[in-house]
Amino acid sequence: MNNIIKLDPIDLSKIANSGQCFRWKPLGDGRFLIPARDRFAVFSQRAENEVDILYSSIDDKAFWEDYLDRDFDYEKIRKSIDENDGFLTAAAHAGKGLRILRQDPFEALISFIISQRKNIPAISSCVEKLCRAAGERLGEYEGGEIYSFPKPEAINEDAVSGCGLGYRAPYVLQAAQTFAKDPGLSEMLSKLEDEELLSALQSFYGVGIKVASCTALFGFHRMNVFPIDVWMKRALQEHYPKGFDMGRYSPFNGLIQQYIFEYYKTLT
DNA sequence: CATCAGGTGAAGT
DNA sequence: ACTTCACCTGAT
Repeated sequence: MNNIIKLDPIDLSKIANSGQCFRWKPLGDGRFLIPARDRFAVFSQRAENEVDILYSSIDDKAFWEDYLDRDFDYEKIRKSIDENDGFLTAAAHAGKGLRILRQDPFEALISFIISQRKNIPAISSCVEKLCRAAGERLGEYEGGEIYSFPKPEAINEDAVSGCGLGYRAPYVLQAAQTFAKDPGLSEMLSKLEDEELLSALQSFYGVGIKVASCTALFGFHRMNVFPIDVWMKRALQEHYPKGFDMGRYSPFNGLIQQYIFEYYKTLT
């Protein structure tokens, strides 16, 4: 009983496929291997509002509750959706159990820099290679070794070569060097207002509005930031040709974006 | 084997 | 300000 986390609601498989994280590994039987910061865990889905920690490399349930964003009331947002907006109502229904994880900001930044012009399998493969090249070994599970996401100072040319980053390699190196030089940078960024944070992130070489937005939403948990990629562009054009009203769901536009994004992908 | 993928910065209008 | 283009590599 001690290892059960109740959240209303949570769906591991939807989170795994949501494109906010690239290192969750399905193990079958509804189980997922989940690395986060300096540790990893194996979770399984028990019910629509219950997950079970089957294994945790560090015994710390509170850490995982925080990581899974325990304190945010997702039902409240879903219930506030305009009933006359059939598309969004359907999208939010389909997205039941989706949660915005509390991931490490640096990992999010580097991962989304890598993501540009890549599909999800390619992104996962690059990130995994980077972790193996420069991360710390955290342990093993069912024969597979698990590594942490590298600290900024561990990312150098040597580590990056061989990760298949292509033209993104200098972007990753430069961001890592900036973080390595200034250990308080994440904390400083986390204190900025949304717009300032987006500008600060875009000042990194190779980071434009899309990568900055994803980093703000998924790395800094800025629930009002609304990333627009090619998929979202298509979804908005198709379903909101007159424009999407960002005022209606502020300050939770980012979550609304996730519902639309996920749902639209399943339709195509 | 060819095409394309969850973008960006630089160069061109 | 807006449009076009090259960019590296792996997946399909």
